Amino acid sequence: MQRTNFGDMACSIARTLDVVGEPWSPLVIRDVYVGMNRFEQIQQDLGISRKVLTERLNHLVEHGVLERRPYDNRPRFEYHLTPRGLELFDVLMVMVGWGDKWLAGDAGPPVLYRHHACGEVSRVEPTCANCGEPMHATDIDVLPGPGAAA
Amino acid sequence: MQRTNFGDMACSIARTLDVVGEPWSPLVIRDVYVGMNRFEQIQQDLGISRKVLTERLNHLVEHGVLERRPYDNRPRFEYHLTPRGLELFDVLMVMVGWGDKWLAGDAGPPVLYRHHACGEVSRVEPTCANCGEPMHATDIDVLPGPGAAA
DNA sequence: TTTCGGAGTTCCTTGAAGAGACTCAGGAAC
DNA sequence: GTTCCTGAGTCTCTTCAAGGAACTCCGAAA
Repeated sequence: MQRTNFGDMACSIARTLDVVGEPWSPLVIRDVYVGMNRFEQIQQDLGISRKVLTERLNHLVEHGVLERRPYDNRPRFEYHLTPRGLELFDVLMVMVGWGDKWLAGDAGPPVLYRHHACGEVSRVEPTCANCGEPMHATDIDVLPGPGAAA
Repeated sequence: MQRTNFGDMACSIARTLDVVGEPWSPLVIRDVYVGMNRFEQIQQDLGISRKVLTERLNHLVEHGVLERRPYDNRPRFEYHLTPRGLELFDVLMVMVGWGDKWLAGDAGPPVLYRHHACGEVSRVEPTCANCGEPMHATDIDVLPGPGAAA
């Protein structure tokens, strides 16, 4: 974990990084998304230190990204994405698009997304919520918002 | 920096994290995007250690996200986003959408995006590149792709 | 010839990540 | 009833990255 507290910055990127910017956190979310809901599963899949996994899971639960559900009379728990966590996975889907395009190499993408609405394997295109046209980094101006720092 | 090498995993999230997953990297990209192109500017804006900033800038240049341009006869350099880096900012734009929604609080979003095409302040909606309908985490199935691990 | 300012580099301290052993609770086996 | 097993953590120790601050280097201006 970085020592600097990103959560206090007047920047939604920094604040989001405060929640999922620590090493392993996005991969934990990925694992939970694809159905690896238990401590042992995630630990073995990622090869992450048990101590760090405990810290990450607690942090993500505290920030409302994951929820902890008992699944047995014994003290056993599963982790599941909350609505907030599922929306965070949208960020990871765009990240996958970038990685697929620039880092996949000759082998091609490791995973594919099939879109329910059209049934086709596809990828995410960022569009404008207002007009529906593509909305990339080169298509916008950045303005100060109401929550801007003094 | 995490000791574990994410770049070797068969996962576009992990590979992307290998490029921009280290602490500060996304904020460096944000600063460069909004026109803070010089070492001193970024260092003062973020309050980042000079040593770490040097490491991050070198890493991002190595991975083709930033390019280094001389701007004087003296050994002075500016950093600019490459096309690859600009596409990476798309990921940050989606991240901003999540942070604005879940972490901005009463003050509202710190920055706003005005879309060139429609002229309105807006936000990113992830859609399917094939059919144009919304494409969120709940709208897809995940399938193994050609580059999946053995 | 000295001064200045941008862009790093070096060094030391602190603290997070990695690895692996240990604990704890409840159920199953004997 | 005692022992074993298993999932889910905790503890401890070592190593290496982040923070902070001083130092260097280089060309230009005074």
